[in-house]
This record gives sequence, C-alpha cells and structure tokens, in this order.
Amino acid sequence: MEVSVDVTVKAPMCPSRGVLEHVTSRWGVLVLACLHERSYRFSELRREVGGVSEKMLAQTLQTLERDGFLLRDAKPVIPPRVDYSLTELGREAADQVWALARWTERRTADVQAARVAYDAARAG
Amino acid sequence: MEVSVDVTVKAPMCPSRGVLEHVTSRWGVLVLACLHERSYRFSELRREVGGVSEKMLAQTLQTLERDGFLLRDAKPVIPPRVDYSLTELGREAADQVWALARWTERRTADVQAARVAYDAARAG
DNA sequence: CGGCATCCTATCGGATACTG
DNA sequence: CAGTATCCGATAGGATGCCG
Repeated sequence: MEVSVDVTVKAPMCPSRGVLEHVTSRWGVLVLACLHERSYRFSELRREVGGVSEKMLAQTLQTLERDGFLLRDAKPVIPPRVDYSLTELGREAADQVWALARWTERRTADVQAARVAYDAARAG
Repeated sequence: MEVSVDVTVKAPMCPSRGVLEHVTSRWGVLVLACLHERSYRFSELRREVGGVSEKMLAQTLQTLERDGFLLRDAKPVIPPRVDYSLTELGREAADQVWALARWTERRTADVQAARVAYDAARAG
C-alpha cells in the first residue's frame, strides 16, 4: 500500500489543473458521460464504458467521489449492490463532458479525413 | 525511431474515443484553451501553458495538427518562427474545452472543499 | 528558435488472485 | 457483486544533447 507521497514536489502551479485532469482523465470522461444519462451499478458501468479494467474503474470512481462529483450508495445486501450517481457539482461537470463527447462523435469523420490528408502529405 | 506499431491490437472499439483522448489529453486541453484566445508561437505557447516540456509540447502540437485541429505556419526566417493557430474544426473543439476549463476554475474551490470533507470522513 | 533523437524514470493501467 | 492487493509490462513524460 502506497503512503505519504510528497505532493509538494509536483504540485500543479494552479489547483484547478488537478481538477481538470481528473475530469478529463481517460476513464473519468467516459464515466461522467455515462452517468450523465442515469445512475449505474459498478459492473453495469464497467460494461457500459467498455474496455475499462476493474481496477481502473474503481480508482476513477474513488477519485471522482473524492472530488465531490459523484455519490456512492452501497446497499447492505448480499450480494453487494453499489449505485453511483452524480451530485449537483458532478452534473455540471458531466454536462460539459457530455457536450464535448457529443461534439467529438459528430466530428470524428472529419478528424479521420484530416489524418489521412496529413499522412498522405508526408508519405508522398 | 519507432515504426509500424500494430494498431489492431489496441484499437479502440469506437474511433471517436481516440479523438476524445487527444482533445482531453493532459497538454492537449491546455494548448487548445490557450489557442482559443489567439495564435501563439512555440516557445510563447510553452511559457503560457506552463510546466510543459519541449518534447511534450511538440508531440501534442503534432497530434493536434494531424487531427486537423490546428495550423502550423513555419516562416522561413532566421531565427525560425512557427505560429500555431486553430482551424475551424479546432475552434469548435477549443470552444468546448474552453467552457470546461472555465467551469473548472469557477468550481475548484468546491472541489477542494469536497476533498477535505472526504478525507476527514475517513481519517476518523 | 523550434525542433528531433536518446535515455531513463514514474506513473498508468491490465491480468490475476483473493476477500467480504 | 464489488471491490482490494500484487505483480508487471506499456506508456507518459522529463532531462539532455544535437541540429538547421
């Protein structure tokens, strides 16, 4: 178990940077985008996101929970059931991320075309 | 020099994921946010972003240029001068990212408060 | 000035095994 | 089911040196 990392060494010059990095982290974006629609259980979320390992999903959820973006509701039942949903703060973040994700989907074809053009310009 | 990596192995299930990851990459976000305001030269951008190494900035700029987000204008003068500016596609991306960055700045204090509360709840 | 190549370390992140 | 712990390979990313 990792303890007591000296955060003073690599602390970002601006504290908002750390927040932005959590929101825009590889799996953070996708988790927020998913939860934008509705609340999810752990493994349900894992399937929905797709391609994320158990470890990284758990880690991502913890980070986002700590930042106050989402609520973790662990029901005391057997088998365990844990639901994740957005807080008000998280909803605001998810709105932004959702918009970005939607835009990306709409424009993906253009990006792919740009890549082809870029590569062709150098290979030629 | 690295060549011919087998992309079929780790290709994202959805091509838009790759695009989203470029836009939301650690330095990509900040570069787009900077260029949202105006165009920049390389080292000017480096100072403005702050904390980014020469290597990573160059790499980030290439990725974003290849994706069609920005224009690289290398003037044939001594000493060299290279200007980076957004394309129309890049402007759309930068708008999204800019909004997210602004939101993050506004809400950073709330996130920090949430972290303190979260940590206090476990430290007991 | 604006890169590129090299080296090297830290962190990311997947696979596996284990637990309540 | 929903995690945690551990191991380990892959990648991010900094430092340095060289070049047009």
